[in-house]
Amino acid sequence: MKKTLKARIIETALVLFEKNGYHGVTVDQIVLESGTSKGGFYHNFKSKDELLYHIHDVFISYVLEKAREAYDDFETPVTRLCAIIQSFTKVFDLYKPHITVFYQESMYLTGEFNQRINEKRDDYRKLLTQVIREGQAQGEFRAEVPAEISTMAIIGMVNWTYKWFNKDGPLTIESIARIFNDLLLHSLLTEQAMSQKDVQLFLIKGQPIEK
Amino acid sequence: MKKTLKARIIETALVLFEKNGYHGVTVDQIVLESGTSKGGFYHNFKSKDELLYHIHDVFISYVLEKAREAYDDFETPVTRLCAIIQSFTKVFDLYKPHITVFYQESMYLTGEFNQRINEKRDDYRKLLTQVIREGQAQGEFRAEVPAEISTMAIIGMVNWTYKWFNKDGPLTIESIARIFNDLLLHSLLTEQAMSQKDVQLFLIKGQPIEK
DNA sequence: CTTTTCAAACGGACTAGTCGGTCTGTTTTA
DNA sequence: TAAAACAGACCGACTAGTCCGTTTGAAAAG
Repeated sequence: MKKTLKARIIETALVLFEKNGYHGVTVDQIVLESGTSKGGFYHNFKSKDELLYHIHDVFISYVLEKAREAYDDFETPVTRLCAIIQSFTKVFDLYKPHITVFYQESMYLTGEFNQRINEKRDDYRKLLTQVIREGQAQGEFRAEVPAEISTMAIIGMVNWTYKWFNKDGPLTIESIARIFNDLLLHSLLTEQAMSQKDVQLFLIKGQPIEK
Repeated sequence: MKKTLKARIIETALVLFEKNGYHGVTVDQIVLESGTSKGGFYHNFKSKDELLYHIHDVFISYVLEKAREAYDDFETPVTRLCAIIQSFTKVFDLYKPHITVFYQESMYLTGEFNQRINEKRDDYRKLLTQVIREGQAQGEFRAEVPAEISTMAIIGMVNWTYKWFNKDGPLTIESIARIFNDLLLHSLLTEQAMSQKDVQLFLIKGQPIEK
């Protein structure tokens, strides 16, 4: 199937937005670089805003779905957490420009668009908090740390990756995901949970990071 | 001493930028809300860019200085790390609008301005990496975790606070700083270092978070 | 102490350029 | 052959920055 103009516009806009920011890119630039015209653009999007919304939605819908899958595919809090972190981190290979736009430009989403994105963002956060709460209730996660703060600490650590991750850098995204899991398990788990066998699989010790 | 117009402009701009983004605020708005005029504005700043630079510089210079003080005031990697985290986190009470602008709008800094800010940002990152490296060399920090990734994980976790911290929320910034330190020490330290007495002071266990 | 002076600080109308969006005409496709 | 897809000239609104006039305040002169 041939690549549609709409897809081409989104791709071009993504690269430009990532580099120059939403307000640093004009519709004329997008039109020029994707080899179309104002007519072509406004036939596919009713405004520049809608294009921004579309980019947001593709990304947040994808990661939210992946997180729910991870939750459903596993049964213990530890494995669920690790699966969610892994699925999220891996998205950087695929959607880094989306993510950059998502965290840099979301404030410029207006009205309806803004609302819809915020709902999904909240759903994601709540799911993560739930996993941590369940882990605390079962005694796997340390109870002295507030679940909401842990949640935001995790989200912060992982999300920040968009500021520095480089595909051609020394580490693959899979290695980074493993390191994140290792750090998180050490910080969140109780001592007895740390010594369990199925947890060991997620730690670095003994299986050093190669690339 | 009476508050200068320049200070009033910066204060007003900060609040507006935080809420609406750099491009969501016009010079006319800033001028109106700070009770001055175009003449007054352009007498104090040679461009809107320079105002943005100024906001960036005030913040990054302050935290960089605080981090260096923290490094000099302490002697072991653990205490240095905790002091740096604490000093940074506490800045949110004072400079939250600056920080928001710093991480949302830095891409719109141009040329010379951009370069000067980036240098200080790098200095900060390097200082943190150095502390971790020294900790690893002395056996306090786990060596199997790459120091650069730990650095970015810490920066991410702490910086992300600007997205969710609320002065009127359930936790003070000091409590959040303590939680961050607890999480980080658990994730970075070796088992034997964790059991040392001076480390215990930074942990939550036994001294529950109150507010 | 009063007056003069002059530069810095500030007010505000105006402008030149930019950019999102429209409109009409043409081509492609089913 | 009609409707969908696209081209591109055009427009109106908006905004960073300018320009010139006015005020202020402090130092110098009388």
